[in-house]
Amino acid sequence: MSIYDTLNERQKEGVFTTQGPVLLLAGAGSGKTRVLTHRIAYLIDEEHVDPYNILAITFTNKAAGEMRERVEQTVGFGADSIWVATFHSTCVRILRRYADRIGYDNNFVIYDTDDTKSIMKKICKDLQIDTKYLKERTILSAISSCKNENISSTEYAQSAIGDYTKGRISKAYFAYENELRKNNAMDFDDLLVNTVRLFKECPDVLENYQKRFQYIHVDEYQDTNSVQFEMIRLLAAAHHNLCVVGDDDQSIYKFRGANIRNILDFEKHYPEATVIKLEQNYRSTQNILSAANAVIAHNVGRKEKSLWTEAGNGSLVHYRPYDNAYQEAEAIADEIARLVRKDIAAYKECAVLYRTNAQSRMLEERFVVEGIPYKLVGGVNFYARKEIKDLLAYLKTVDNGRDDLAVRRIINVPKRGIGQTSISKVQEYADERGISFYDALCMNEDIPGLGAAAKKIVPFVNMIQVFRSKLSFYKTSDLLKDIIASTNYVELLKEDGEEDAEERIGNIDELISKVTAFEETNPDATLTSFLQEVALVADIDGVDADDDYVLLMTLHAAKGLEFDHVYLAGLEDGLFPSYMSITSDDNMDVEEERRLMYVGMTRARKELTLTCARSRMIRGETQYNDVSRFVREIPVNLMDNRPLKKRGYDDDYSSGSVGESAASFVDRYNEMMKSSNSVDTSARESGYGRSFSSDNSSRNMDTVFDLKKPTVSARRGGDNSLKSIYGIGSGTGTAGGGSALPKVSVKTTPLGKSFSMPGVSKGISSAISAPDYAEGDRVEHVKFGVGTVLKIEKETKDYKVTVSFDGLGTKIMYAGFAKLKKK
DNA sequence: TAGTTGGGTTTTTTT
DNA sequence: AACCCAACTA
Repeated sequence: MSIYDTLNERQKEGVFTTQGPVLLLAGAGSGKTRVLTHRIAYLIDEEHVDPYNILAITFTNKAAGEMRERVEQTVGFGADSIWVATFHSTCVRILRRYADRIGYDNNFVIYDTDDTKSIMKKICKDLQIDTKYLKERTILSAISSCKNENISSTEYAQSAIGDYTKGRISKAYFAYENELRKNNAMDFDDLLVNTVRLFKECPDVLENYQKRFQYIHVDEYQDTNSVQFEMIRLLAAAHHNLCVVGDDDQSIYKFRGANIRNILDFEKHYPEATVIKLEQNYRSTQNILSAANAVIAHNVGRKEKSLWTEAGNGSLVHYRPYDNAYQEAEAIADEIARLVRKDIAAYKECAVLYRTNAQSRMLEERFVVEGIPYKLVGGVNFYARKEIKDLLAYLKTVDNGRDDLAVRRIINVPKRGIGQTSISKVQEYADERGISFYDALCMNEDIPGLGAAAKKIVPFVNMIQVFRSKLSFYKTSDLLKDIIASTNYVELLKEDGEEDAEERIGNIDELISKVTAFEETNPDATLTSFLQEVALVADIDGVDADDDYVLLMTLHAAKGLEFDHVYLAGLEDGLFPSYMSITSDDNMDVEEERRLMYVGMTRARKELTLTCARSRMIRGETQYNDVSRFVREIPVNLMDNRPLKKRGYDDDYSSGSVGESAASFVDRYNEMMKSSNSVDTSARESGYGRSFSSDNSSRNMDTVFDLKKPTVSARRGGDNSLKSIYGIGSGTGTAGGGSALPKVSVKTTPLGKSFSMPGVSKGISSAISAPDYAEGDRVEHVKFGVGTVLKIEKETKDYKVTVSFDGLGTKIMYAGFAKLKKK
């Protein structure tokens, strides 16, 4: 009996096909990690491949660690000489050795998103780019796209001729590259680009690695970008022993440059490739799989596959609509508390997944209130927090004064009375002489116009020098503690009396622990190696499977994980799929969101619960959204509760259903208020609650008007007292008076209606108005272009407009929805 | 120079 | 709502 007997036939094929290119199309939960680890074990144990000749690239450090651990369990020894790492850390390792061959110093620094943003901010200032018109982020993402497609600043400049905006971006691109060069720095994209460049410019280096990496494995291949593709192509060119594993249905990183064509066209790139499909799922129940299959089937151009399982049908997918985000959070928290109380599940078997990080707040609040242990994955990356970045900047400055960004960050932290004016003078001086900011600081006496500020710089420079002199006998943890003590960092934090001081101090303690832990696992740890390690950690990397808490994270962060009980929260059109994807001209954008939905659903082993909220506060405004189209794509027989009716405004809403359209809600609400003599809250509460209550939703939807349950965010905010929420006693009048009647304001979006509640948000206006165009007018549509209005018909909820679009034919649409512009 | 305040902005996801 | 920035004040 060998370890390979437990594999199914397809999996075995993946393990035993060791020669040549292999594409392993591995559906969610089909045991791809098992195949990879067994394959590596097979190579070592049966084919006697030297572990040193094996490369395995994963997506996160966590995945790399797990892979290593599992390989170690499977093969007796030698596992530690296998190269298991992420793309980025692989590149760092290579560049640390050879960066000098392409004009960098081998101890280059890595700039994170924050760093690049402040660089860009400075560049925009220098180039007098109006950041109102062209945002730093826009420029940076343009540059990032270029790098991901291997377009140099010079090449970009060519394509920018005659285009003003592109011209500005091009200028910024040059300046940005210059600045990074000057600081001996690389951004995340550079790590990949420069590795490819190194391989192309230095054939001896490439050959070296080609010889070393005889067997290459790439996990999550669907999320590789063009540069990564190129890097792998180069490495595998000599022997073609390339095994890529992925699932085109789980490609969710387009925004980061991932190119789904890499996996879809693998057989074109490698015509001799063996393609193996893993479709048997070992994770979820059949109902969950069928639901997920049904959703993903709405995408076009995918590699046809359908997951199946030998496990039973299991429970139906639970669909739970709520009236607002507060109730949604409360219900999820309650349910998890119940599961644990009844011993049905442990906390760590539950996870709540959502589209945007902002959604975590309300969930967190409820979890705190109910005393449920939870762990938030993501949000602000630990290493991106201010206090951590400050301390790391000190470490970097001590390590290597060439990182101007780090030095500038801490020159006045804590306050030393060195202001913007002095900093600019020092910078000017440094720029003139082509020296680093830190070196300029050291020459403070020679800098013209500094005056009294020079005296303030001296203690800072001295402190850094003292730290450096201690390096010979200090461990990094000693240095860190010394920095904290010498700068009085913690005391000053406390004195500031900021609300989150305690949390920040906790983070500092955690940083000390992390340094100490690093020193324990790496006996030859240095300050430099610690800083390198830290630059590439992802949030998910910190999750430890042994601790018992509920995990809260974005759908993106959940990829590769699985839980018995999964809650997908915020399933509303406009939130998920996102507004941006819905309004995009490119259908592929919604498809990417659908893949994200598929990823989320297939995280669940036993129970999958889909929740949505009818109203939700987004960026300070209460929005009302329809149920996500993805929920509607699930066959109703697979759910224990169905979203009512179809989306749109011609619904039969008389049932007062949860699935009622937003427009009908507005009408009915205003109708109700008209017939009501007073705006007394109980009347509102009952009116709303009753008309909306639905027999099949587990909770009533009355919170907007429920005095006992104000929304959490409302409680936190500035003037969101209960009084102002309900408009009581604030001068607007509490009784009678038609003019004081609250009305619901409607904002028409391409999505449908989003409207705000008086008191909850601002805005008072009337419901839907007639379109500003008439029959025969020429109008323009965002997507369909220009056309002629053939007919306008008034309907109960909206105006139905028939338009003949030039070259596209006739379309019937609703005025509120279509947002037609008169030409 | 430092702290405060008011105004404007916010693409959703991240190595 | 939360964040960032410019302008203003001490």
